[in-house]
Amino acid sequence: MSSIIDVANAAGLSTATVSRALRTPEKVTEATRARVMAAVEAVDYRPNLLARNLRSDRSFSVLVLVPGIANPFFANVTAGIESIAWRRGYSVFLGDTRDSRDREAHYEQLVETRLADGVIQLSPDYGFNARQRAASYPIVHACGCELTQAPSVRIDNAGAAREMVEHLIAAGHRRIATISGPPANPHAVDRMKGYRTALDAAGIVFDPALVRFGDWTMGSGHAAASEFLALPQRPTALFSMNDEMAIGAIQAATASALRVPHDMAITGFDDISFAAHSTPSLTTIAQPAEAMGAKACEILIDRIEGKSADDTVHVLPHALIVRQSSAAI
Amino acid sequence: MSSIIDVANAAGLSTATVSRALRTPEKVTEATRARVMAAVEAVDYRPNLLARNLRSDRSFSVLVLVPGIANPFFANVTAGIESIAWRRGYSVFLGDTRDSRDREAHYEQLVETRLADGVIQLSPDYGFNARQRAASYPIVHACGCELTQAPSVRIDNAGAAREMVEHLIAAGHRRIATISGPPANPHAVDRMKGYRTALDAAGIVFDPALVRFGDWTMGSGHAAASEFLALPQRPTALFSMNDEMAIGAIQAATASALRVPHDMAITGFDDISFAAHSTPSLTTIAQPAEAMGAKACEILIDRIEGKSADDTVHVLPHALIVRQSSAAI
DNA sequence: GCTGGTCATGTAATCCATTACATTATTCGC
DNA sequence: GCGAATAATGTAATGGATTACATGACCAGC
Repeated sequence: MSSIIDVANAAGLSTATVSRALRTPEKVTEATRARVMAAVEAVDYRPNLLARNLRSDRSFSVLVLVPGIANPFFANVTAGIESIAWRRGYSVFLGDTRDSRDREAHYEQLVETRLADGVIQLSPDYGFNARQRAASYPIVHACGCELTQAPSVRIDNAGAAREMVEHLIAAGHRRIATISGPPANPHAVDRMKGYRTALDAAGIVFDPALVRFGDWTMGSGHAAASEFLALPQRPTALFSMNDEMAIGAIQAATASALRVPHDMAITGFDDISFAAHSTPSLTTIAQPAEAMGAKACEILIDRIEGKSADDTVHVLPHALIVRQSSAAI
Repeated sequence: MSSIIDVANAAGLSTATVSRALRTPEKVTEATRARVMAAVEAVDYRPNLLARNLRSDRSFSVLVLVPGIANPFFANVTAGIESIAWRRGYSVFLGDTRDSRDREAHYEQLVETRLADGVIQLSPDYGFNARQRAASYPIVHACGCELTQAPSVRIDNAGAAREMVEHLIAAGHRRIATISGPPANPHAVDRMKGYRTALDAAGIVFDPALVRFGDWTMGSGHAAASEFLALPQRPTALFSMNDEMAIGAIQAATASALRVPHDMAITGFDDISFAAHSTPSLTTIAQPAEAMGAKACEILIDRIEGKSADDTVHVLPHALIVRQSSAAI
């Protein structure tokens, strides 16, 4: 309610001096500072940040574009973003795009209308219009794919997928199915590449019948796994490209009275918290979700503040986490 | 970059007319509107919302205070909030409090400094200082407990817990343990009430040895369940006050070679998406998480806009979802 | 004691969109 | 065809904080 003018009046000073006392105390006498502080208390002053931001043409907030906040992986990345934003004095706008271009475009208005200083994009970008957008305001990708331009953060999806499949091959598997994400999804594309690389390296012929495309949900994993179970020659291992679909697959296998991993090994990707506690616990690839969000946020804020124009692709380390669902056959 | 002045110049009109053409088109000639639109295109104008908001002393954004966005239940509530905010033209600030009073207080500055118009609180409030806060700015609780004042949204936690325990009793259980949340947590308190009510009604003596307090995480559920399994006289059923701890408990039971539900029934609370896909699938209480968030957001925005001063406690319906983990013994 | 410099503070412009009030143009009634 | 009413547009104040520039106080040096 009360403005800087009220403080100035209460302190018998000008608004300029009050502003200086609050924002650049070293430019003001010790005595003045004390008078201002007392006046601030007296009139219960809170600066109107809309006014400050208008003047400085900065909003000290960042927009997070997330395909779905209900997805635990993205929620973790978002948590990492929030922790850095908090530390550096920024607020976080949550832009849940629900995979809609329309919503995404709408949310970008927040930056164009000055309500946000930059964007962290969690959807992997195909790269087609990224250049154009990068020009108009700071944007950092937190969950990039191989085609995502800098500045961005990602893991080596292809390499991680390859490791996982090599792990299964090392355990003696030859018929290794995969549940991919949507065919055009960049993460799915990268991981598929790793899957095939590992097969090739082991001299295993790629079999399209052992590939199904899900939509990252447990339900789609369940459905895909059911189809594999119905094959005349069942795969002995199943590489799911995320943990949710793997959990759905475990459920399907268990429902068919198969034992995981003895009858079929099942592995996931992401290492969401549920992976460690599923029954059986899930072998998966740990992505440093929070660190990815945090790193992306650091890069974004550095850019916003002109501290550094980091223009590299940060590839953070992943880790193969072997648990019960892939124990050796 | 370009401001309303640039548009005015390009169109040969005053800024007032441009503003009217854009915000209250009916006050302006068809021809003028067209000229303005053309000029807007020509100079690539985007209104500076900081300026608009300063003038109107409104920010068209709401702050969501969430104890932890990585928790799927809260993520779902948040998704519900976001969908309504979006529909009504508001943005959502994500305030992850990590259960810290300090962080919460800091985030409340967003409202006091005019960057947000109101708050949706997901932590259940004990009610002690809610009155005071309610006076200074609009605040709505989305996940209330029995003590939470209006305006708020909640389910009947005690009633739901009672139903769940009655369900277990009906299945023949008499030794029913519970994994509570932290002792002082309002949801845990309410649900504990329901647990005891059901026991009382069935003439089962409450046994403190059958109560453990977790912190809502799967790990704590695992630990609590392990302790129950070590009891000389093992409980035959286990009511966990959220799904995560129930999933941890299932894991612990399975690891001890117990079969769920045959050797021990285990039930949860919340019906997060993983409940339907755990192995065995989890009997739980479905909370309308998205609807709770959505309702709270509607109430908040109505208050902000002065449309209605809904000052009631909305108790949304829950549902007992019986799945495999509690099949009759 | 005067000049020049430093420091603290004040005055007023600024950021940009909105809107009360003023002005001009148009239309209607008779 | 003229005054009144209405519609369209313009002028300038407004919101609140920041900051360039101006002013005044004070001190050092000579």
